Amino acid sequence: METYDPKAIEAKWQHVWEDERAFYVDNPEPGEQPGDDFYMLEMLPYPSGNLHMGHVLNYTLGDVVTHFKRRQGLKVLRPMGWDSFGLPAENAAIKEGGHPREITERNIANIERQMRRLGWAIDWDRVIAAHDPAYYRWTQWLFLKFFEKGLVYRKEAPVNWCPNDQTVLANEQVINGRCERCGAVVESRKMEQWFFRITAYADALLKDHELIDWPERTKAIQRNWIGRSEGAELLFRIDELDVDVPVFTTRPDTVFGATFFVLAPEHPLVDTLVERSPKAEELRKYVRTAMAKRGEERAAADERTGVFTGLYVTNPATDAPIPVWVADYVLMDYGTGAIMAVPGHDERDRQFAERYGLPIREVVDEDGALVNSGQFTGLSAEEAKRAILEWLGERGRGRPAVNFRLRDWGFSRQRYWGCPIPIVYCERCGIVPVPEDNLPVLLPEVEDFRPKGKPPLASNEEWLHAACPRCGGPAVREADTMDTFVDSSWYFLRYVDPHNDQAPFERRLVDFWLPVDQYVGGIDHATGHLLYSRFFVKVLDELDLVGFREPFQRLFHQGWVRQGGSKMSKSRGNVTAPDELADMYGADAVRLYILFVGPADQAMDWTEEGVEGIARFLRRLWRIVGEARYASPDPQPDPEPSLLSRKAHETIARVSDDIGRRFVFNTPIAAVMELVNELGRDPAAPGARFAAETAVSLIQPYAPHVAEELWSRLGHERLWEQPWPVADESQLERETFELVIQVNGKVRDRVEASVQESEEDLVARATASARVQAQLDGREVRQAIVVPGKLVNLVV
RNA sequence: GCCGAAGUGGCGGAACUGGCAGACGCGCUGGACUCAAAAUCCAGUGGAGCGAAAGCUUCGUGUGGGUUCGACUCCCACCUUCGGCACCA
Repeated sequence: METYDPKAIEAKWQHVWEDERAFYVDNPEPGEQPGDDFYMLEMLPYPSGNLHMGHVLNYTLGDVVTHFKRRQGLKVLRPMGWDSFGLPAENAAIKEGGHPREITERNIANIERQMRRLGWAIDWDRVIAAHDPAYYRWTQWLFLKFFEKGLVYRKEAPVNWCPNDQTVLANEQVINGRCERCGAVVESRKMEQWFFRITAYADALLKDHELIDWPERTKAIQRNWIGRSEGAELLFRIDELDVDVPVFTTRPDTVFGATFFVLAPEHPLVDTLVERSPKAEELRKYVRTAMAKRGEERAAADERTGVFTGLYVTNPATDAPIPVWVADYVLMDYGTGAIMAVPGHDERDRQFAERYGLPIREVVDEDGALVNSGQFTGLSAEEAKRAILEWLGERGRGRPAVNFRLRDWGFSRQRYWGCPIPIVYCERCGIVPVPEDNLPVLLPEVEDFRPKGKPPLASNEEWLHAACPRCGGPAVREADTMDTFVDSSWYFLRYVDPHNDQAPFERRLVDFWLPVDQYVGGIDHATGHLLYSRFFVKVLDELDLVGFREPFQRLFHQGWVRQGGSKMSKSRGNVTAPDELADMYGADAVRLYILFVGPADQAMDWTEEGVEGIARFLRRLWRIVGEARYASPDPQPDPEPSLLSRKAHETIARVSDDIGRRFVFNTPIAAVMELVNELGRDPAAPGARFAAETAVSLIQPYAPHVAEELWSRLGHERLWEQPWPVADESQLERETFELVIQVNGKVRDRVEASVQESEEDLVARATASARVQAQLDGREVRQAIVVPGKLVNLVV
């Protein structure tokens, strides 16, 4: 038998699969009912030019599931696409020259070649790319639908501004508060930005967690991010101005302890207060300084600062006047931008009160009972929350309220390489959406896409000026582009109908394939992509474009792959590209190893010794399966149960359960190794051929090339279409088992016992054991615990 | 501070519903093959102690308690590491 040559075998079968379109899947015929379909999806890659090990883990895992489900008879959709808009290509173009489109398309070609080298079962007819006008046309179309529904709006919001480069920076371009490129201190500047009204779905996003099978930690991260808190909105009156100022609090029980009142510097009332204040100059200065700071700077300040306005509000519980301060520890974008300060029971308020000599009043004692709280004194804090709120409600001074930490999603990017926003600004009509018929608004081919004080598209005069679709008058286009997370918030819907030029997708096809049955991707997207996509689907559901509320039924996060074992770092500068590794060890070895090294959802280390071990296993498999074939040329499996056939059936059961139910991918490889080890002890033993075929069949989802080659050498065809093997229950049953004998819970002996034996027999055998007798040492057995088929525990 | 996850040999890990701790692999040790090396194959490999040997004893899953005939697994407290949120009122 010739030696195992992974490179040749892998090229051979990749051609066969492509020629036979083995892993392309047809859309359902009209009327075809869902049920035997499976949508396997991994997060689409940003085409950076090279695959890294994280991709290899992600897509190999998806590949194993794809093969497994296909061979279980399901119709599996497993597409691939490119998240191809975004900063890196644009930055590379600025740095190295060239155009982001050229760079992106070159990268896509390269990464696709690397993907093909690893032999993943992908339907390449369904490829989509975010930067393709045929795709972003529908991103724009969806934007218009959201706009019509009032779920997209424009408001002034702070951006990161580099005063030196005269440009807006993305968050990831701000390093420790400084511009990544020039090092200048980044400022907060207000600009008009587009927002998705995701906060309108805050409750739905929380509640619908119960509909989906996601890791608890991911749901927890989203819960944290959404940050729902229940409390009350209370009204504090400023008589002089004849206004009621609402505050949000989670502690209405402490309202009797509110001894002062604080407004955020951005609070709309502050301007009026400044005019009235005897300390107008000081206030104005304070507000200006506070507003120039970025959020992190304000949070990082050592000392709480603020200025007294000279005005008073009325505490609705005590009716006492309390002073109004402006302080930057109160944030405008949480709650109402105003707080009742309770220094007795809030650490921040206490620090502030101590610094400025404000009164501190205790209203809840150590036992959690109210004190100094009028008729509520004596109640527990919990009781008081309800009672005080009810009382204030009757007086028109309060009501229950819920607050969220979640903010609306600002998606304007002052960048070139993104999806244009289909909006024009008309001198007469204002903000006008581009009509659907005029989509796509094409991203123009500009020469200079450097941001310089205004978004790059704003410099393209020819493109910028357009006729107003409504009145025909002069108008300018929106020059910001969309955040790339908009592109990826609906891509999973486009895969079902990627060439449709009449609609983003056909509802019938979405109904058939969606929701995604299994989604795989990094947990780093928990508060981004995974939240945005859920929001999008909820809106699309309400628009009747889809008929479900959650896009991803089951979710799995692959762990981080660290690469830097000692050998590797010395000899090859720490990182070897996956396609190089495939050339060195074979794609099958790389695929197997990345799943063998540990549980797929935990961090793992790639080591060269490890992949060498797997390559060794594959050579062993090759040799032993070859030996078994020569020893047992008859392709019919041996009819009689044997040690090997039992082991094979056990392995089928373990692997199927691990992949199918437990969703673990390392232990099935160990199980197949055990089978191969057993076979290797005597490749001519009865059942050897069946064991060999089983090992090959079970390893196919992981190592499809070598499995296919061995399968054909075993005289069969098209392993990728073979039904997944099913364990024969009768061969899993045992007539005898190893009875574990414990004395006081410690193992003292093991004897062969029959499954027929009664509990009394087993106890008798246990007691009869010489080793047990030595342990008993004449003591009396008080109790015997029998676990049938497993053990006897004698208690003395 | 709040929320979440995880701590098992020299290393990666296995042990799923409480029932033989360390599967499988790496590494290491010894042997075979070889002029030699690589590759390959065979055997051994948690610690300590006893034994000439077969083998036996004992300790052992972050720490301390608890529940149980029996705990890596369940409960309580704590320690450490990692991740998320964080002037969030």
